[in-house]
Amino acid sequence: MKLISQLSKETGVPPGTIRFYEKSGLITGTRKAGVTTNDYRYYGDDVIDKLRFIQMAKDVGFTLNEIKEVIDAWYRKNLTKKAQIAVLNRKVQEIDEKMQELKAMKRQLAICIENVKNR
Amino acid sequence: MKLISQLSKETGVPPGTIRFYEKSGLITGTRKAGVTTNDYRYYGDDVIDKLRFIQMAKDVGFTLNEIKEVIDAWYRKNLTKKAQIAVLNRKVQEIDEKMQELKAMKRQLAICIENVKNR
DNA sequence: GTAAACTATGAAGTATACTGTATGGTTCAG
DNA sequence: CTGAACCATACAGTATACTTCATAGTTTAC
Repeated sequence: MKLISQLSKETGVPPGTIRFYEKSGLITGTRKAGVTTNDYRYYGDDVIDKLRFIQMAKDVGFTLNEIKEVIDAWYRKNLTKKAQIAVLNRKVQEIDEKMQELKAMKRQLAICIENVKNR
Repeated sequence: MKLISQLSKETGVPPGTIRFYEKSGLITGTRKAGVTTNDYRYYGDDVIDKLRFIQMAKDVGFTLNEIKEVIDAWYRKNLTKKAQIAVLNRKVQEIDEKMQELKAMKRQLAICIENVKNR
């Protein structure tokens, strides 16, 4: 279990952003049981996984709300098994759509590069 | 050559957004030669291509600035041949990176779906 | 035991990408 | 020739995703 600065170092996500994600309900830190002198949060390895997932998802154009849906389904936030699978399958489909768009863009750029070369 | 509402219908991009893109330098409409009574812009098929490209690029997480770089290289905005190809190749590389991220996300979700099923 | 480093909260500020509103001129159908 | 539909600009407002303060308490190294 790590404190926020350690988590930040290991993931490259700034502390302010980590706090913002926590306030947004994407990740959760726990207070150490019995400690009453401070409000320090401790983060486990699951949070590292989540942050890495968030980074990737953001980079391919998912919003934090969309990412939250996945994380909630992943960590079964009061959803039926059926509903969880439905959410996750829908995201896989969206990923496939984005993959198609990337392929289309790549084709266009390849043509464009050829055009520039043969000028 | 189409007016803005026609272009909007054919692409699904709202007129306000088209104007915003034009002001941002992503697309260009032309005034009809000789017409002095109005400021109506006319758009050719290249603008339709650009708008479709913008839509795809936005959906996979490119910013308008990043998209503008591609469009400027595409339509040779005072860049040398070498510089154009450099920009376009870099974008292809970024596309490949995003593809890798999509694959990684898909793998994770597949594992996640299996976990939910076997509960 | 104190200064530096770390933690927290709350609120304000910033960048991006629109979206809406106000205003006013233009075109076109009947 | 007039009213509805369309075009333009300028500027204000909104949503998302942070980022930066200001403030204050806590921990740790010396």
